[in-house]
Amino acid sequence: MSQRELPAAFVSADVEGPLYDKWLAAGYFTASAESSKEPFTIVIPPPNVNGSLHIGHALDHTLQDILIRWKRMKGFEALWLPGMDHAGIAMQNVVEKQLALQGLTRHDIGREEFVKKVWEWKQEYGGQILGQMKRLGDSVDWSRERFTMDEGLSRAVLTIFKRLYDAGLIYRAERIINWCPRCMTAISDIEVDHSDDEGELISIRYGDGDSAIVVATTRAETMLGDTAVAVHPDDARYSHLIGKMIALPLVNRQIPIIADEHVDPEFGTGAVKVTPAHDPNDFEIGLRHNLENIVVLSAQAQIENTGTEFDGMDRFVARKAIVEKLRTEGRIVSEKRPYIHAVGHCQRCETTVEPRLSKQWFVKVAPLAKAAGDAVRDGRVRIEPSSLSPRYFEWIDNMHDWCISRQLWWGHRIPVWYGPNGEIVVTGPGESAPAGYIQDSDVLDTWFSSALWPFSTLGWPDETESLKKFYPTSVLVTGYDILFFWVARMMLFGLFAMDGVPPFHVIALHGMVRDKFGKKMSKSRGNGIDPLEFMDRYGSDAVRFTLARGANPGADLALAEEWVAGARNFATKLWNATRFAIMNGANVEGELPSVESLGAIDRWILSRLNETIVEVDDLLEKFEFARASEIVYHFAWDDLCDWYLELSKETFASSDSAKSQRVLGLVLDQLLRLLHPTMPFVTEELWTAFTGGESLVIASWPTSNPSHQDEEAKKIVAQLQEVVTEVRRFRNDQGIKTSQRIPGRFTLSSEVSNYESSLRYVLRVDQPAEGFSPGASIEIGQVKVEFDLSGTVDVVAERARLTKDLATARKDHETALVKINNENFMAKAPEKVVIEIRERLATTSADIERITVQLSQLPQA
RNA sequence: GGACCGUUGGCUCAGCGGUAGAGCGCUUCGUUGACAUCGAAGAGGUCACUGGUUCGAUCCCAGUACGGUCCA
Repeated sequence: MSQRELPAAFVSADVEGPLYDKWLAAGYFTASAESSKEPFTIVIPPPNVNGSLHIGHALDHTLQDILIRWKRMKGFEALWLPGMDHAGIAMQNVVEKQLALQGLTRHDIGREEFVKKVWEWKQEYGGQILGQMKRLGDSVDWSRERFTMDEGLSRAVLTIFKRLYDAGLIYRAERIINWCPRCMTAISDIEVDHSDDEGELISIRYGDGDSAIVVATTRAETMLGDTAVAVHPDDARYSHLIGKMIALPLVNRQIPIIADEHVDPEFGTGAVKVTPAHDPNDFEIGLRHNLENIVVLSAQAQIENTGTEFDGMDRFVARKAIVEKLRTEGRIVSEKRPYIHAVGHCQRCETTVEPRLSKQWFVKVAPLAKAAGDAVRDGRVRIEPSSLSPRYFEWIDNMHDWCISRQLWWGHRIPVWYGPNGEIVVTGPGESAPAGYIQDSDVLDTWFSSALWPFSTLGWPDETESLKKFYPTSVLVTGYDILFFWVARMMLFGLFAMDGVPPFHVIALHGMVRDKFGKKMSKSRGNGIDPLEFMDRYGSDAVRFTLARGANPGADLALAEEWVAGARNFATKLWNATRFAIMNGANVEGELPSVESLGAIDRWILSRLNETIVEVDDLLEKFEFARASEIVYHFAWDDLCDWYLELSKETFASSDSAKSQRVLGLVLDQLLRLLHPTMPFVTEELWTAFTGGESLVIASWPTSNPSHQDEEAKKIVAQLQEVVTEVRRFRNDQGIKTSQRIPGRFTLSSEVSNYESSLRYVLRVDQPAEGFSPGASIEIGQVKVEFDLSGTVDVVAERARLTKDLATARKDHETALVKINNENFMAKAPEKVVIEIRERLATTSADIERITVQLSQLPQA
């Protein structure tokens, strides 16, 4: 093992790429199912095949990589499994847009050709994000990379579909679903984003004379499909009308007035129009009252089949036209515009979603959701932070059946075949339908296949060694925004497919990355942050450290460029500290000298190192990335660089430096290990140069050493720090430059008497020469430092300094005194606290006395 | 309407029952013996409000106000 010289400056761009290549070539990231080590598994939330690395991925990946690298160093067989999602609608939209440039639609080229084009697109442009993950340093096992549409995962899809179907948990039914008229497909409830939009609320009079009834609607065009008017059964205003028929305007259809509990008598007139084919609530009413379902909107959301002049009109055009016509007929009672109400939009294209009666495939979720809820309730799966679990329960316990069919071409085709007489055959892997059967033309929701991700990627349905070794996964790390989309669905399918074994032990949720003011990033605000740009400018380590440092469990984090620059500065600090260590002979050769043989400064840094190791380990175990990062940062910059190195410089320059050189060697070695999961590149570069070791990736994680814990050393160094700070303050107040050497006399307490030369070195205070005549002094507890400023003491500054100290001491003394005089406090407070307050009282009164004397001795200005 | 979270220095956030912390920003000084991508010294918070519990509350409890997120 030998040390290597380091260049004067750290240039991240020069080292990152080569280091990652080195790690890949060495195969460090490859996990083996044959290993005897305990497994630690994370499956990556598969990014969309057409996606590129955004700041949210950077956060998500950084946290996962920290855990994986940490556990790998701790001796686990760490598997981080990468891959991508085929991204159904999103991907199909990309290729459709491409076709549109040539003036084509997918229908022009046909299904087979279209799907071929999507695959071609994937080959050529897909997977951009994979290279970006390498830049970030993701230590994923590339040999296991998977794609939701690859052969193995497709087999998993067929297998689970058939099993669910055979178990009666997949069914086909005519229901109201969310229909996107632009994507021309059904979408599930959670693929609909609701926003409060400006619309109109139109009150329309149905019928005439005594039997007239007024209903209100925001979607006037749907009235063409009304098949009833409903009122609450207890509503006295309408009791005489229940059971009567009334004429539906414009189409002149006779519809019944019915009574249904569902109607809210407080809302509007208390009477509602019922359109079972175009509203989920109305559909339910229709079922209860055997109403006819009249579909009046086409797949493109145009009016159809009404036999009116509105047929063929777009829904929004028709809305206006119908209101206009009703107005001319004198049927409009009132119009409210704008009327703000919740409107659903397609998550992928923002088109207003149309509730539409349609025949689709569904997963019957009740039994699956019960199991998924129970797994968390009984503690087999833990949600971190636990404060987010109510959100999970609320959703999973009230989950509606999941519409899984999509009228798309890109995706897993539904393995259902229809016979000539309406027979239905579901085919599993390798099975085929009887001749003449026709396959369902729809594909499955993209989340259907990603729900299988934790086990399909490990070889399921085969009982592979990998599946046995790495399932269930250890922890799932993801943003709370996809708790429902993905996490809950993995729970549903994982428990079902794996005989009740949940897909992960822990769900560790993080928040969203926001801008420096905590505002949501959005295109319209123009406040988006590109992680790749920041990596270019400040290095991957800096981006990673900034994200980790902000990552409090389940909470959003703000990000600013200046903070990334600060993290880059931290990397530079480590770089320079390591250069200093090498220059000063720090090393990792041989045994550490016995603790008893070491001075207090060395013992102190070992003690602090030990505390840091314990705390970091504990915090990472709790997914407290922010606090763990904070702890190491503080240890590295403040304790090691600002204090240990400064207080030790004198020792390193002396002939008695060997023991401290070894201590610094150990501390730096361990510190770089602690930081490696978060800042893999710079630590690797430094550690290999410093220790001559092969790689930090496979180095062992530091373990705590209780014998290094040293309260005495901590007290001594605390005293040294206080002396240094007070003298610096004095020098500052007196306008004495840091670089200027001044003579001074130290009168030290017994604890710190051995460290006078260190103090002199740090403070640039020379031994008093002949004729030393102290004109100013500072007292810190038992320690006194005197200076001969040859009568040039700035009395005004000195008086200000002492006056301030006196005020502080008096205030502290006062608060302590109040407690001591409080009988209840003395009687009930714990012994430890009482002692502490007594001590404070004593020190503050000594301070007050001392400062008062000093002030009185100051010459009059 | 339901659920949850937040309200701490200029900004973003930790802390959480015994004298308020960090990063960034700000002020002053400094080309020092690894580091100006730096160092030193500072300024700056009645911890949203009102009650309660307690010897003691930023921290626990209740309520209020304001902000945010998710679901309907």
